[in-house]
Amino acid sequence: MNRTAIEMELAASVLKLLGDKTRLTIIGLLKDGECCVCEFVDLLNMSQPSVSQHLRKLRDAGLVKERRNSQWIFYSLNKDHEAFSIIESVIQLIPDQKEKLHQLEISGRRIRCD
Amino acid sequence: MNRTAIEMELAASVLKLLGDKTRLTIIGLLKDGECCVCEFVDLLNMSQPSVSQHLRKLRDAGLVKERRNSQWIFYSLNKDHEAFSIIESVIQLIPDQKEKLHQLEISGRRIRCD
DNA sequence: TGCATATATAAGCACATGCTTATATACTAA
DNA sequence: TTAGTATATAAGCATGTGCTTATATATGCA
Repeated sequence: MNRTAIEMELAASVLKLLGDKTRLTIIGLLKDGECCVCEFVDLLNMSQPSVSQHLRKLRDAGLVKERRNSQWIFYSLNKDHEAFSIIESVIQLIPDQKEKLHQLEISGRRIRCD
Repeated sequence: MNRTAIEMELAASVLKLLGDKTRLTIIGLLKDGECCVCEFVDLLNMSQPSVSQHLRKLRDAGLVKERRNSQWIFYSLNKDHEAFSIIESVIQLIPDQKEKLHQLEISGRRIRCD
Protein backbone atom coordinates (compact mmCIF):
# COMPACT_ATOMS: atom_id res chain seq x y z
CA MET A 1 0.00 0.00 0.00
CA ASN A 2 1.37 3.38 -1.01
CA ARG A 3 1.66 5.34 2.22
CA THR A 4 1.01 8.71 0.60
CA ALA A 5 -1.50 7.55 -2.00
CA ILE A 6 -4.47 9.72 -2.81
CA GLU A 7 -7.69 7.83 -2.19
CA MET A 8 -9.25 6.39 -5.32
CA GLU A 9 -12.46 8.39 -5.01
CA LEU A 10 -10.65 11.69 -4.51
CA ALA A 11 -8.18 10.97 -7.31
CA ALA A 12 -11.03 10.11 -9.68
CA SER A 13 -12.91 13.29 -8.83
CA VAL A 14 -9.83 15.43 -9.46
CA LEU A 15 -9.05 13.63 -12.72
CA LYS A 16 -12.63 14.09 -13.81
CA LEU A 17 -12.27 17.84 -13.36
CA LEU A 18 -9.03 17.77 -15.35
CA GLY A 19 -10.75 15.72 -18.02
CA ASP A 20 -12.21 18.74 -19.73
CA LYS A 21 -10.16 20.69 -22.23
CA THR A 22 -11.26 24.08 -20.92
CA ARG A 23 -10.49 23.28 -17.29
CA LEU A 24 -7.25 21.56 -18.17
CA THR A 25 -6.16 24.66 -20.07
CA ILE A 26 -7.13 26.84 -17.11
CA ILE A 27 -4.92 24.72 -14.87
CA GLY A 28 -2.14 25.05 -17.43
CA LEU A 29 -2.53 28.82 -17.49
CA LEU A 30 -2.23 28.94 -13.70
CA LYS A 31 1.04 27.01 -13.71
CA ASP A 32 3.22 30.05 -13.13
CA GLY A 33 0.86 32.49 -11.46
CA GLU A 34 -2.57 33.99 -11.23
CA CYS A 35 -5.12 34.95 -13.83
CA CYS A 36 -8.41 36.77 -13.60
CA VAL A 37 -11.65 35.71 -15.22
CA CYS A 38 -11.49 38.18 -18.09
CA GLU A 39 -8.07 36.86 -19.06
CA PHE A 40 -9.46 33.35 -19.24
CA VAL A 41 -12.38 34.59 -21.31
CA ASP A 42 -9.91 36.22 -23.65
CA LEU A 43 -7.44 33.32 -23.87
CA LEU A 44 -9.99 30.53 -24.03
CA ASN A 45 -12.27 32.37 -26.38
CA MET A 46 -15.29 31.38 -24.36
CA SER A 47 -18.26 33.17 -22.85
CA GLN A 48 -17.79 34.68 -19.41
CA PRO A 49 -20.53 32.61 -17.74
CA SER A 50 -19.04 29.43 -19.13
CA VAL A 51 -15.59 30.30 -17.79
CA SER A 52 -17.05 31.27 -14.42
CA GLN A 53 -18.86 27.96 -14.19
CA HIS A 54 -15.67 26.02 -14.86
CA LEU A 55 -13.80 28.09 -12.29
CA ARG A 56 -16.53 27.40 -9.79
CA LYS A 57 -16.12 23.68 -10.19
CA LEU A 58 -12.40 23.97 -9.68
CA ARG A 59 -12.90 26.19 -6.66
CA ASP A 60 -15.62 23.97 -5.16
CA ALA A 61 -13.14 21.10 -5.36
CA GLY A 62 -10.53 23.27 -3.66
CA LEU A 63 -8.13 23.03 -6.58
CA VAL A 64 -7.95 26.79 -7.08
CA LYS A 65 -8.02 29.77 -4.75
CA GLU A 66 -9.47 33.16 -5.47
CA ARG A 67 -8.38 36.61 -4.38
CA ARG A 68 -10.25 39.78 -5.10
CA ASN A 69 -8.31 42.88 -6.02
CA SER A 70 -10.40 45.85 -7.02
CA GLN A 71 -12.93 44.78 -9.62
CA TRP A 72 -10.94 41.70 -10.58
CA ILE A 73 -10.91 38.27 -9.03
CA PHE A 74 -7.62 36.47 -9.43
CA TYR A 75 -7.45 32.71 -9.46
CA SER A 76 -4.43 30.62 -8.60
CA LEU A 77 -3.60 26.98 -7.92
CA ASN A 78 -4.11 25.76 -4.38
CA LYS A 79 -0.80 24.05 -3.70
CA ASP A 80 -2.07 22.79 -0.35
CA HIS A 81 -4.71 20.58 -1.94
CA GLU A 82 -4.50 16.96 -0.87
CA ALA A 83 -4.30 15.90 -4.49
CA PHE A 84 -2.01 18.66 -5.69
CA SER A 85 0.53 16.05 -6.74
CA ILE A 86 -1.87 14.98 -9.49
CA ILE A 87 -2.12 18.56 -10.74
CA GLU A 88 1.66 18.89 -10.53
CA SER A 89 2.25 15.75 -12.57
CA VAL A 90 -0.34 16.49 -15.21
CA ILE A 91 0.75 20.09 -15.63
CA GLN A 92 4.19 18.89 -16.66
CA LEU A 93 2.80 16.69 -19.39
CA ILE A 94 0.57 19.19 -21.19
CA PRO A 95 1.61 22.03 -23.50
CA ASP A 96 3.03 25.03 -21.66
CA GLN A 97 0.77 28.08 -21.84
CA LYS A 98 3.50 30.61 -21.13
CA GLU A 99 3.55 31.85 -24.72
CA LYS A 100 -0.18 32.59 -24.70
CA LEU A 101 0.18 34.63 -21.52
CA HIS A 102 3.11 36.43 -23.10
CA GLN A 103 1.04 37.31 -26.15
CA LEU A 104 -1.62 38.70 -23.83
CA GLU A 105 1.04 40.75 -22.10
CA ILE A 106 2.50 42.30 -25.23
CA SER A 107 -0.96 43.06 -26.59
CA GLY A 108 -1.54 45.04 -23.38
CA ARG A 109 -4.44 42.91 -22.20
CA ARG A 110 -2.65 41.24 -19.31
CA ILE A 111 -4.05 42.27 -15.93
CA ARG A 112 -1.50 42.68 -13.15
CA CYS A 113 -2.35 43.57 -9.59
CA ASP A 114 -0.51 43.04 -6.33
CA MET B 1 6.71 24.96 -25.42
CA ASN B 2 7.25 21.51 -24.00
CA ARG B 3 8.71 19.44 -26.84
CA THR B 4 7.18 16.16 -25.69
CA ALA B 5 3.91 17.56 -24.39
CA ILE B 6 0.71 15.65 -24.95
CA GLU B 7 -1.78 17.76 -26.86
CA MET B 8 -4.40 19.37 -24.67
CA GLU B 9 -7.32 17.63 -26.35
CA LEU B 10 -5.73 14.19 -26.09
CA ALA B 11 -4.64 14.77 -22.50
CA ALA B 12 -8.14 15.88 -21.55
CA SER B 13 -9.73 12.83 -23.16
CA VAL B 14 -7.38 10.48 -21.32
CA LEU B 15 -7.91 12.27 -18.01
CA LYS B 16 -11.65 12.09 -18.55
CA LEU B 17 -11.40 8.33 -18.87
CA LEU B 18 -9.32 8.18 -15.69
CA GLY B 19 -11.86 10.41 -13.97
CA ASP B 20 -14.13 7.54 -13.11
CA LYS B 21 -13.49 5.47 -10.00
CA THR B 22 -14.20 2.16 -11.71
CA ARG B 23 -11.90 2.84 -14.66
CA LEU B 24 -9.21 4.33 -12.45
CA THR B 25 -9.27 1.17 -10.33
CA ILE B 26 -9.06 -0.98 -13.46
CA ILE B 27 -5.95 0.94 -14.51
CA GLY B 28 -4.55 0.43 -11.01
CA LEU B 29 -5.22 -3.31 -11.19
CA LEU B 30 -3.35 -3.49 -14.49
CA LYS B 31 -0.26 -1.81 -13.05
CA ASP B 32 1.71 -5.04 -12.72
CA GLY B 33 0.12 -7.31 -15.28
CA GLU B 34 -2.98 -8.54 -17.00
CA CYS B 35 -6.47 -9.27 -15.73
CA CYS B 36 -9.46 -10.83 -17.39
CA VAL B 37 -13.00 -9.50 -17.29
CA CYS B 38 -14.27 -11.94 -14.69
CA GLU B 39 -11.51 -10.87 -12.32
CA PHE B 40 -12.56 -7.26 -12.67
CA VAL B 41 -16.17 -8.24 -12.08
CA ASP B 42 -15.06 -10.04 -8.93
CA LEU B 43 -12.72 -7.33 -7.63
CA LEU B 44 -14.85 -4.34 -8.51
CA ASN B 45 -18.05 -5.98 -7.39
CA MET B 46 -19.84 -4.77 -10.49
CA SER B 47 -22.00 -6.34 -13.15
CA GLN B 48 -20.24 -7.93 -16.10
CA PRO B 49 -21.84 -5.65 -18.71
CA SER B 50 -20.85 -2.59 -16.77
CA VAL B 51 -17.25 -3.75 -16.53
CA SER B 52 -17.20 -4.65 -20.22
CA GLN B 53 -18.47 -1.20 -21.12
CA HIS B 54 -15.73 0.47 -19.11
CA LEU B 55 -13.11 -1.77 -20.69
CA ARG B 56 -14.46 -0.92 -24.10
CA LYS B 57 -13.97 2.78 -23.47
CA LEU B 58 -10.42 2.20 -22.35
CA ARG B 59 -9.78 -0.03 -25.36
CA ASP B 60 -11.41 2.38 -27.81
CA ALA B 61 -9.04 5.04 -26.54
CA GLY B 62 -6.14 2.65 -27.01
CA LEU B 63 -5.19 2.74 -23.35
CA VAL B 64 -5.51 -1.01 -22.88
CA LYS B 65 -4.80 -3.99 -25.10
CA GLU B 66 -6.70 -7.25 -25.13
CA ARG B 67 -5.51 -10.80 -25.72
CA ARG B 68 -7.76 -13.81 -25.94
CA ASN B 69 -6.65 -17.02 -24.34
CA SER B 70 -9.20 -19.78 -24.40
CA GLN B 71 -12.49 -18.46 -23.11
CA TRP B 72 -10.87 -15.56 -21.31
CA ILE B 73 -9.90 -12.18 -22.62
CA PHE B 74 -6.96 -10.64 -20.82
CA TYR B 75 -6.54 -6.91 -20.65
CA SER B 76 -3.28 -5.07 -20.09
CA LEU B 77 -1.97 -1.52 -20.26
CA ASN B 78 -0.82 -0.31 -23.66
CA LYS B 79 2.58 1.12 -22.85
CA ASP B 80 2.95 2.41 -26.39
CA HIS B 81 0.06 4.84 -26.07
CA GLU B 82 0.99 8.42 -26.86
CA ALA B 83 -0.31 9.51 -23.48
CA PHE B 84 1.04 6.60 -21.46
CA SER B 85 3.10 9.02 -19.38
CA ILE B 86 -0.15 10.31 -17.91
CA ILE B 87 -1.18 6.79 -16.93
CA GLU B 88 2.27 6.16 -15.52
CA SER B 89 2.19 9.29 -13.37
CA VAL B 90 -1.33 8.80 -12.10
CA ILE B 91 -0.82 5.12 -11.30
CA GLN B 92 1.96 6.08 -8.89
CA LEU B 93 -0.30 8.42 -6.97
CA ILE B 94 -3.26 6.13 -6.34
CA PRO B 95 -3.53 3.25 -3.87
CA ASP B 96 -1.69 0.13 -4.98
CA GLN B 97 -4.04 -2.74 -5.84
CA LYS B 98 -1.47 -5.50 -5.36
CA GLU B 99 -3.06 -6.68 -2.12
CA LYS B 100 -6.46 -7.14 -3.75
CA LEU B 101 -4.94 -9.23 -6.51
CA HIS B 102 -3.10 -11.24 -3.86
CA GLN B 103 -6.35 -11.93 -2.02
CA LEU B 104 -7.86 -13.13 -5.28
CA GLU B 105 -4.89 -15.41 -5.75
CA ILE B 106 -5.03 -17.04 -2.32
CA SER B 107 -8.78 -17.52 -2.60
CA GLY B 108 -8.12 -19.47 -5.79
CA ARG B 109 -10.04 -17.13 -8.03
CA ARG B 110 -7.07 -15.64 -9.85
CA ILE B 111 -6.99 -16.60 -13.54
CA ARG B 112 -3.53 -17.25 -14.96
CA CYS B 113 -2.83 -18.12 -18.57
CA ASP B 114 0.26 -17.80 -20.70
C1' DT C 1 -24.08 -31.80 -30.61
C1' DG C 2 -25.59 -29.45 -26.57
C1' DC C 3 -24.68 -27.03 -22.38
C1' DA C 4 -21.85 -24.07 -19.37
C1' DT C 5 -18.82 -20.23 -19.00
C1' DA C 6 -16.88 -15.82 -20.51
C1' DT C 7 -17.53 -11.81 -22.86
C1' DA C 8 -19.71 -8.23 -25.89
C1' DT C 9 -23.37 -5.56 -27.34
C1' DA C 10 -27.94 -3.31 -27.62
C1' DA C 11 -31.75 -0.75 -25.73
C1' DG C 12 -33.71 1.96 -22.23
C1' DC C 13 -33.54 5.12 -18.55
C1' DA C 14 -32.14 8.37 -14.80
C1' DC C 15 -28.99 11.62 -14.02
C1' DA C 16 -24.83 14.60 -15.00
C1' DT C 17 -22.61 17.99 -17.88
C1' DG C 18 -21.68 22.15 -20.40
C1' DC C 19 -23.41 25.43 -23.02
C1' DT C 20 -26.64 29.57 -23.76
C1' DT C 21 -29.36 33.68 -22.37
C1' DA C 22 -30.85 36.57 -18.84
C1' DT C 23 -30.10 38.71 -14.68
C1' DA C 24 -27.92 39.83 -10.16
C1' DT C 25 -24.00 41.52 -7.54
C1' DA C 26 -19.72 44.05 -6.62
C1' DC C 27 -16.61 47.49 -7.41
C1' DT C 28 -14.78 51.91 -9.84
C1' DA C 29 -14.95 56.27 -11.50
C1' DA C 30 -17.27 60.31 -13.22
C1' DT D 1 -25.79 58.79 -7.68
C1' DT D 2 -25.25 56.87 -12.17
C1' DA D 3 -22.92 54.37 -15.66
C1' DG D 4 -19.49 51.01 -16.84
C1' DT D 5 -16.74 46.94 -16.04
C1' DA D 6 -16.00 42.39 -13.88
C1' DT D 7 -17.92 38.50 -12.12
C1' DA D 8 -21.44 35.17 -10.35
C1' DT D 9 -25.58 32.79 -10.59
C1' DA D 10 -30.00 30.91 -12.33
C1' DA D 11 -32.85 28.63 -15.66
C1' DG D 12 -33.38 26.01 -19.72
C1' DC D 13 -31.90 22.74 -22.96
C1' DA D 14 -29.32 19.35 -25.83
C1' DT D 15 -26.16 15.92 -25.23
C1' DG D 16 -23.24 12.59 -22.64
C1' DT D 17 -22.66 9.05 -19.09
C1' DG D 18 -23.18 4.85 -16.54
C1' DC D 19 -26.12 1.77 -14.98
C1' DT D 20 -29.67 -2.06 -15.79
C1' DT D 21 -31.85 -5.97 -18.31
C1' DA D 22 -31.93 -8.77 -22.23
C1' DT D 23 -29.63 -10.99 -25.72
C1' DA D 24 -25.80 -12.34 -28.92
C1' DT D 25 -21.33 -14.45 -29.67
C1' DA D 26 -17.29 -17.31 -28.72
C1' DT D 27 -14.97 -21.03 -26.53
C1' DG D 28 -14.47 -25.43 -23.98
C1' DC D 29 -16.07 -29.75 -22.59
C1' DA D 30 -19.05 -33.85 -21.90
